[in-house]
Amino acid sequence: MKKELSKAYIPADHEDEIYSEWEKSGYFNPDNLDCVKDAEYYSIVMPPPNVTGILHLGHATILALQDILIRYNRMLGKKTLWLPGTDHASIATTTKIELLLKEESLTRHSLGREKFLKRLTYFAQESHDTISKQIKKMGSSCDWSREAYTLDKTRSKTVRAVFKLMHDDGLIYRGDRIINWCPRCQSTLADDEVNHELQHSILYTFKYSKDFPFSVSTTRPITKLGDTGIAINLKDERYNKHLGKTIKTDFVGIPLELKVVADRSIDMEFGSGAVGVTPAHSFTDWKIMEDHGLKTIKVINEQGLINENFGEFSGKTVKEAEILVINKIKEAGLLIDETEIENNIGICYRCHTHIEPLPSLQWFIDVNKKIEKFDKSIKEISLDAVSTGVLGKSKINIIPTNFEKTYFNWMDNLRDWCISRQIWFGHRIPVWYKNNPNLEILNSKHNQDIHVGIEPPEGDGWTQDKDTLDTWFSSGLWTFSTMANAPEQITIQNGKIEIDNADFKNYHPTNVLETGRDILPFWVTKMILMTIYATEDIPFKDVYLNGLVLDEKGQKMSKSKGNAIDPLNMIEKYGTDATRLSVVIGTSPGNDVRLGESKIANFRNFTNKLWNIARYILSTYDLDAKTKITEINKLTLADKWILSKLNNLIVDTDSALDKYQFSLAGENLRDFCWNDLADWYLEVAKFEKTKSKPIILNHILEVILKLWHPFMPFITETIWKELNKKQLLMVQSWPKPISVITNESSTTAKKNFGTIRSIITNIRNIRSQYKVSPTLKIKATIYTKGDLDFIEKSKNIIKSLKTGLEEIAIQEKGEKIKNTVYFNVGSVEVYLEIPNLNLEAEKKRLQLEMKNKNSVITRLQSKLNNEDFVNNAPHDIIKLEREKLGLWTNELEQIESQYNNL
RNA sequence: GGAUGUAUAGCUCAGUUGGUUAGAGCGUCACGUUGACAUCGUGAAGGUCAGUGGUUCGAGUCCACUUACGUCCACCA
Repeated sequence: MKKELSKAYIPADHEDEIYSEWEKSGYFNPDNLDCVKDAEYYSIVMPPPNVTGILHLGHATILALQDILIRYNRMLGKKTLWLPGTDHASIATTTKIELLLKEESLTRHSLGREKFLKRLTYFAQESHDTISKQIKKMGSSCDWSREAYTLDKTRSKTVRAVFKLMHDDGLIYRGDRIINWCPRCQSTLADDEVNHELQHSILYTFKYSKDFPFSVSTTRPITKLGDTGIAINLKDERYNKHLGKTIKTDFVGIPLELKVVADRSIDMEFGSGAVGVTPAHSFTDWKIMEDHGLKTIKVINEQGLINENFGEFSGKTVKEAEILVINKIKEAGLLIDETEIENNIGICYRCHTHIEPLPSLQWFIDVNKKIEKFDKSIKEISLDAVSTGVLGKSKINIIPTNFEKTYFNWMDNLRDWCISRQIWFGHRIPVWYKNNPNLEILNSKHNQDIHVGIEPPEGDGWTQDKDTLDTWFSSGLWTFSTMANAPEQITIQNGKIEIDNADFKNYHPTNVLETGRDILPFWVTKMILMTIYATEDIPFKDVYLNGLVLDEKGQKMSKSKGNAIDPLNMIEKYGTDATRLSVVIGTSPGNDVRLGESKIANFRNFTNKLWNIARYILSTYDLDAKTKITEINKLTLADKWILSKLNNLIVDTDSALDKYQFSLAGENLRDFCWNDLADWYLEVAKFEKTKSKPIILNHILEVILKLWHPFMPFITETIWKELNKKQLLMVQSWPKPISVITNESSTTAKKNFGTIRSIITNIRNIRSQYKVSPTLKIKATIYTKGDLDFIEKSKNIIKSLKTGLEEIAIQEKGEKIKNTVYFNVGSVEVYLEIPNLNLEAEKKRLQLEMKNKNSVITRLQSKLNNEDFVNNAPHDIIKLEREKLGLWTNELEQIESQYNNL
């Protein structure tokens, strides 16, 4: 039955309906898939978007690429799981809710921990529904029945278990370390939560006391009260005689003991060339302190006030004390120089307060400590995992491979990881204290009983640590924590995390992690580190990193700049399929993409083209789905040509997708559909009406729908329904090349039809070049030495396809025809008789051709005359070049004789 | 300062392990189009592959240096 489809494809009419059909079918859940018994498992765990997030083009890219992999592997017949989830993102979410509270003139402190968390949880739940709806809008075929949340009960248990495991192994320690402290937020900040801002400051150069042998320079004189050393460059002859000495002095009334040390980081040219080392309030100085065994004196406290024991400075704010110190320096006549300089200063990314580097009692993960069971540190294990493979597992591949360098660089420089945050929302640190008189500020190590455990300790008087864990701690466990579906399944056994269920055995390690290249350092490294440690297995076999989506000018998209493209808006306007294609085609791994709305509109045109291909086929042919293509006994040249092209297309798509070459796969598919199928085969079929066309076209249509499905799930499923199929396209088996034509006949078919195509193209070309009126009929004479047969058979096609030929004469090689336009395709020579031909124009055209061919021939000849080439190049290459030369020379001769004949 | 990436047509980018005359999409221009196509078709113009040097019979592809732009990290006493 022939069938009429609507004139254009309107995505909004189909997408929601199709998605709910998929959901109802249950096939997103691999347990419901009808796979063979020993089918392979394939799994991806979705990088969890922030629970309060809104879908942006970065998500859209990540989701589209993963969905392609998932749908492809599902159609290949694998047990395919895509596990979705969301991240609680403690800091981002806290910031959001604080903004909301601000509108009501509330703060988290005025609200109190309990009420604050209650509001936040409610808010997170509401937002969660928004982001998951948006994930569905993208057509993501993930298994919602297994959805996870980084802060739900099961994930929390995993977090506590891993914390305990690491603590027992001595990897987690509590210590005084220098950290970024925001005095306003009253919290530590991770390094990546600190922004740097350029500002003008005054660089003071002065001596600690009159007779002091060095002068030092600083922009923050107040911190000098905590100096415990002087650092110089080893090569600095002015100072190196003092090396190793400890100098006692009195600085504005405060006694200091300063040890002179040499450090590579000191620039002799900057300031006086000597640096007062303040370990407590500078990261570089902290490192110098560690390297040279200096003391630490803390000047500024967590409230931003000067500590006790600093005489008149104590209790003052940093600003007040700063002024006081400067005045004192000036009064005492110690100041040598004041200059204005520009320097970078750390700013809290949330509230813009200057951060204070402070030593503070925090929880850390020791990345260099040797773990007994591995006899290596987690840092070493993580390096091995990507370089050589670890614990007998194959190595993790990062795609593109050059990002492995970034990974190694990052890992090499990994410092102990501060995992505690003074934020309320998140996984509370599973540590309980007893007999602590000062629980508000947990800064005292004295008189504490400590319990570290998955569950709280029994008995009274225990109080849990007030801090929460860095969000990345729980995201680092994501690939395996998501495999559990109840807290009871998670246990510690033989020093590692065990999850007692089938999913963990079947789907972990996952096959690939697909995510944005920007979070390689933060997230990917931590997943590798944590997972190998906790489960003694890798989290994933491959990592595919996609680039960032930039605007048309190459700038980052952001709401504040107003250059952000909202994918939901695009989906509404152009459809999900077009939006997906626009972030997949024209992108390559790790490289950023520039994307404008016009690109999406362009892919909308293609979806419409595909729709019209289907519409045309369905309305013109009474498709035959019952007869197998292998049962056809007579195929025309064009049939063989398109079928062999289709075979290649399947093979190429497979190989591209297996290598994560999404863009290449998409481009090949588009080329086939648009150029080969629509522009050629369907056009030929208009004139070449054979009985087998309904079978062949049905076959081609089914195959391209299957091949396109991972890329454009909605439109392909919609068309599939129009084919009156009972089963969903999403669970059809992936197409394989057909053996209906042998390799030999397919190559000749492709070559011969290619010749026909070339002849037609040339004729059209010449008509347009000489501005031959479309109504004017012209005559062609075709000479060919060898096989006349295929041209004879394709005569009607040549005539019909917009060539405007009246007559075609085909004969074996004869004499030149005067006053004609000549061209050749391989050994086939074609003469066109065009009435009122402009001979001068034709002469010019032939001259140009001769010039082109001549230059190529000259180059080939000089190459073949080169002795080095002849002696050293591989034989087949030389042979190829000789053949080429012969061919070109031959063609040149023919053009020359035609030129003379004019 | 450390690391890393990019440079190919007017624009956005492909270009697999070195090997036919370096490709695609968009844009531009010309011609055509009343029946599958919010158009579509046919074609044209447009490239010292950033520069210099090297390896090789052969380099867009490998190596070194130079230039320009970018990203990440660290940091500016």
